[in-house]
Amino acid sequence: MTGQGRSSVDLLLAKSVKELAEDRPIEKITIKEITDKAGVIRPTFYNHFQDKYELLEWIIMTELLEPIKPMLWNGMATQAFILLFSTIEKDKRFYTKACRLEGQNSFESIAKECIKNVLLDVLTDKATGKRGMHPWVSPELIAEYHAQSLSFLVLRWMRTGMNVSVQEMADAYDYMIRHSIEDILKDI
Amino acid sequence: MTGQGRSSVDLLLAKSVKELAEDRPIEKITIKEITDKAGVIRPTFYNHFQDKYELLEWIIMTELLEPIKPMLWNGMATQAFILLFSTIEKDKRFYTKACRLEGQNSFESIAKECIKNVLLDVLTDKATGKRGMHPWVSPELIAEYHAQSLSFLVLRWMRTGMNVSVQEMADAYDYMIRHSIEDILKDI
DNA sequence: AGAGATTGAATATTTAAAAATTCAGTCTCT
DNA sequence: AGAGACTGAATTTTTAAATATTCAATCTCT
Repeated sequence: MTGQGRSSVDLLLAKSVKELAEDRPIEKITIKEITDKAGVIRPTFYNHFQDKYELLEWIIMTELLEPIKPMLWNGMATQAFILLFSTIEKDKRFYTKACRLEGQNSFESIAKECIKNVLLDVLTDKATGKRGMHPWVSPELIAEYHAQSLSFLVLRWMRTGMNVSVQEMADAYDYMIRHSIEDILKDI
Repeated sequence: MTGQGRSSVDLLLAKSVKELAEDRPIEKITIKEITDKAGVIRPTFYNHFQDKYELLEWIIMTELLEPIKPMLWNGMATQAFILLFSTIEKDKRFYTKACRLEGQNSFESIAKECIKNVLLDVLTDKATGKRGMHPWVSPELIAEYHAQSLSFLVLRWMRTGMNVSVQEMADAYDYMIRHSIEDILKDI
């Protein structure tokens, strides 16, 4: 057998769950199936992740968010989101199914949490010492609000089959987060 | 028949559920309790509403949203939201409890749906024939997005005990819906 | 619109089956 | 030899199915 690097198991497990998720709902996928497909036994799974949802979190963090973090930091947010949407589009078959996961550990809540943490990281890192506009507009609120906004648009995109181009998504996102409902009603 | 006082029963039922909700979770309140408190019998409830959740919807629509609809229409969105937040604050005891309702018919999803419908009404009413922007930025998307944003901030306010003033809420809302994460990261 | 009686749909409870998880021990690589 | 990663049997925890119970919804009549 192989005997390669250490994170190769992470990748194998991620690959397995992504392939399995294309066929049936993530709720119904067991750890056993994931490890069987990955060619390891069940307990090995637990050396790497607590449960299915932590694996999902790992995928979102590693494949989608960590690559865009430096871009956000460097003020290239628009390019960051274009890269994010592109990466999702490359895995369209997986994400259009995965987004259906509902309940306590819904795909939406996992994604929202991951986005929030990344934004909070970047914000607090940049804002050491500085204040916030209104007393109630804390970094936490900003991170949660924009995690909410972004995940809303991305999840809507996924749920409707991702039939809109990456550029259109980026334009729509840019438009939505910059216009109040007051602006829009006046523009009409 | 009479054709008269339907709405007085509506108000009685609304008053009952609001009082009951101050003591215990809405999930646990039975129709029987609501009607007992209102001084009518159970079947009467079903002459007015399909279930508890439609009653809640009625409260949100009648007490919170219908009053601000004309203000939105007339381009006074900021004043509309101040009125909305004020009305909620007057019923603080109810809303800080009601917002806990989770699950299929969560308070959040009912509120979101109501807000979406109101915004969609105003938008489509004003925009007959017009529109361009991006192909994907439809009135539905705008209504859903802003229902999402508004309900996020309001629900957060309710869940944290509504310890922030109406004016601060209005300022925070105005700030959030007008600034992209890119703007915020650059401003820091 | 309101009261009583009947029907039907959720809800809770129990039990059985199938996973998930733990843990002591094994293997591999340095 | 020692650290890190993997195995497989035994235990615990979840999940699922079937039954019993409660409550919601409808119908008829006033």
